Amino acid sequence: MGLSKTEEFRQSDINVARYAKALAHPARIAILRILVDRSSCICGDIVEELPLSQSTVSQHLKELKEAGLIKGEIEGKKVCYCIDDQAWKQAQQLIEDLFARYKPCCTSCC
Amino acid sequence: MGLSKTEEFRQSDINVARYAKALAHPARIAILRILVDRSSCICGDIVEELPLSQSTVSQHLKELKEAGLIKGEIEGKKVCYCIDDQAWKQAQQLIEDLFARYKPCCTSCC
DNA sequence: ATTTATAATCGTAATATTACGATTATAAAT
DNA sequence: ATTTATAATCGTAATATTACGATTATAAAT
Repeated sequence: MGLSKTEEFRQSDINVARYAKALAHPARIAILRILVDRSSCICGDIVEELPLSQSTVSQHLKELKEAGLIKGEIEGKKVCYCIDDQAWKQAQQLIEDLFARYKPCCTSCC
Repeated sequence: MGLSKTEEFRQSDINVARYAKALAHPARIAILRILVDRSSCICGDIVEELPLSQSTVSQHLKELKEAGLIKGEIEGKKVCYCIDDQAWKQAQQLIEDLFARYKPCCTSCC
């Protein structure tokens, strides 16, 4: 990837891109939907709902955790995951702001 | 990447992920912001606003075009880009629906 | 103390992404 | 007809992502 060049962009663009990247895989969207619907969920149940191996799911969970969108709590030998309220709202705000900024103008493209 | 496994997920999850992937780089967010603000823009002007080479910008434009979010119109030897109304709204809807489905519950995580 | 269940991590393979310089195709200008 | 400007494409290098089996660490159950 040559060099990442990430530092040369606006901080807010970097943040939007970072959250979007966390959403950039169907498995992660599926995981988030599960957590949104159930409000919390044991890791094992997530694994069972996805057509992926335990290790792969674990990897996706890790990425979501690193993006901040979810958090996990150890409960005995199980781990319970849920949405992280703060980051969720921040991501929502940032992404919705981008989309909302667009006003389709009367004259068509170009 | 082993096998892509994409076909085993919900179509709507695949679509959300596809749009999110298009947004998953600061350069592409910057490009979209430029187009949103100006309603249309010559390719060359976009290149000048980004800290990337012409070929790299062209590549990012191609990805946005492939995701459907933008379209380009040839105008003489220049190319004018703009937001694609339809896809923009679809992406907005899909992503906002995901975020909106979350209702922070009284009891904290897990 | 040993076994079992759970989920993270490691190692690895296949593929995708990012970035750029060089080249190419096209249209406009000379 | 030749030159110039514009933007796409090609080729390539460096790195990231996705996926999985195997292993590991931990806690609970026996």
